[in-house]
Amino acid sequence: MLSFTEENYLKALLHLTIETGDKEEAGTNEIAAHLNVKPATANDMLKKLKEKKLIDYEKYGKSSLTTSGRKLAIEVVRKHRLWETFLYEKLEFTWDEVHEVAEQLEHIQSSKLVDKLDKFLNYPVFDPHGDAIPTAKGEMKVPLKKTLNEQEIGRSCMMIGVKENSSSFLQYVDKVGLSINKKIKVLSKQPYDELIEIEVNGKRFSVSPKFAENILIVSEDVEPMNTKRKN
Amino acid sequence: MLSFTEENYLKALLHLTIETGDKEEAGTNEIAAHLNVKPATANDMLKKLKEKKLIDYEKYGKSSLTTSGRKLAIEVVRKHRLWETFLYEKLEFTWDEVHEVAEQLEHIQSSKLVDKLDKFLNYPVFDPHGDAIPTAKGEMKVPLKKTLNEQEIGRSCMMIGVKENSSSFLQYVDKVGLSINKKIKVLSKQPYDELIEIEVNGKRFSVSPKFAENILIVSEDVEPMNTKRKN
DNA sequence: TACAAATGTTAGCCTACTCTAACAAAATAA
DNA sequence: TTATTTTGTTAGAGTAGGCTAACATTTGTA
Repeated sequence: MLSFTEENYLKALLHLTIETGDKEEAGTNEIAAHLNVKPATANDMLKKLKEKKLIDYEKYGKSSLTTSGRKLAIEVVRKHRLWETFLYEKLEFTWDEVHEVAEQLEHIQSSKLVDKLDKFLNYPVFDPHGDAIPTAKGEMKVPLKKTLNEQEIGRSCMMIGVKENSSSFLQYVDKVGLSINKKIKVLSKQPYDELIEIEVNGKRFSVSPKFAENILIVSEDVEPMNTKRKN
Repeated sequence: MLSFTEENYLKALLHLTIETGDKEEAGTNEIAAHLNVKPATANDMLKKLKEKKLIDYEKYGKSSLTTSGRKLAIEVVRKHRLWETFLYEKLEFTWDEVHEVAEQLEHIQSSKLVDKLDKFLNYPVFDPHGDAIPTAKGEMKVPLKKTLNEQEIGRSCMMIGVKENSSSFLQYVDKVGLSINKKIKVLSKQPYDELIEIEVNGKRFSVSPKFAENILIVSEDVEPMNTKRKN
């Protein structure tokens, strides 16, 4: 059983490498900065995690997750993003409020809880920030995130989040029947005023470029994250 | 901001005094036993909590919650019971599984979360064990818990829990339209076979004494817990 | 290539929470 | 009312996680 702190180090390493950094390993200072602790502190923990075979680390070298370390880190990320989705979809938190609370909730230990929550939320694929939620098996899609105005004409996509939080915008989103994980088809763009015609739930709407810029979407062409690593 | 440990000590003191113990104060050994720590450990923490003015404690004396300590303890209990209700009602945990997970969830810090959760659950009054959930203001009803077969004829009550978990029983409960926080009226009892006629959702059913024994109810005559204390 | 800057490590110390062992006070029973 | 048991306290030590200050190694550049 890992402590909250240990889980946070694994998660940091995941974020700094495969997930956002797109590289294999991270340095001690980098990890320390990400967790808001001093390098000396991180150094101690890295030695401890190496001892537990959760990371690969050599003195004066960079650190990377082992297979078992990565598995645990992905589980924490899964919990984090499921909780964010819960807070957003069920408890009406705004997307900028969910992270802080999910930072706490992600450490609750109960595999039954995670699976039940996943089911309750109807197995969501993206969280309110548009980040992919790993499955129970630890698989995680890397979405090609873009905004609705960047989507090509004639293609379908899925709404995964918003970039604005004003109530007027949110009410508009609601009015056209849009919400997270909803499918959108881009039908056409008016050359004259750049209005975008979309189809949601079988209904057609015209939206402005300003509106479309604030809708985060993902195209269907996604690839599994795990294939990016070898070991 | 209190640590998990400090919160647990306050909660223990609440349980051992006003709530279940129905007395004003608890001894060091008693508190230590309740928290599965050694008396020496509890002693240190009691001194620390006294320092923070959360408990009244004198060397070789008993301990009790101050007004502010009690307020914090009740807040923790509120969170615990709301989470239990969530797990039971929304995630389909059984009533004997909820406690362990709620022990972790009760320490999540976010007043917004608690209030939103309360609203999401439609302001429940009792948790799946039939224990009262304190309100946001810290008020807590002390119910007169009994089983359905103990309820007088002609009177109404509210289901607050069950005493059995077999699927056949639970399916039966479901079939008559019963669930937690549902109102039940006891219409009559057959002298011959002791069958109890009840009304739920405007529909009438006859249930056996065996069934009724396993339904926890609360009569309407409840009194606020806080009136039990002076300071 | 040599040296300065950046990066990483070690040693020593701190706080929170836990323990055991020894001791002190209070409560109870003879 | 004294002796014994129960209850509570203190001292000293350990683990986890954090810090600063000093030192070591690598990296990058003049």
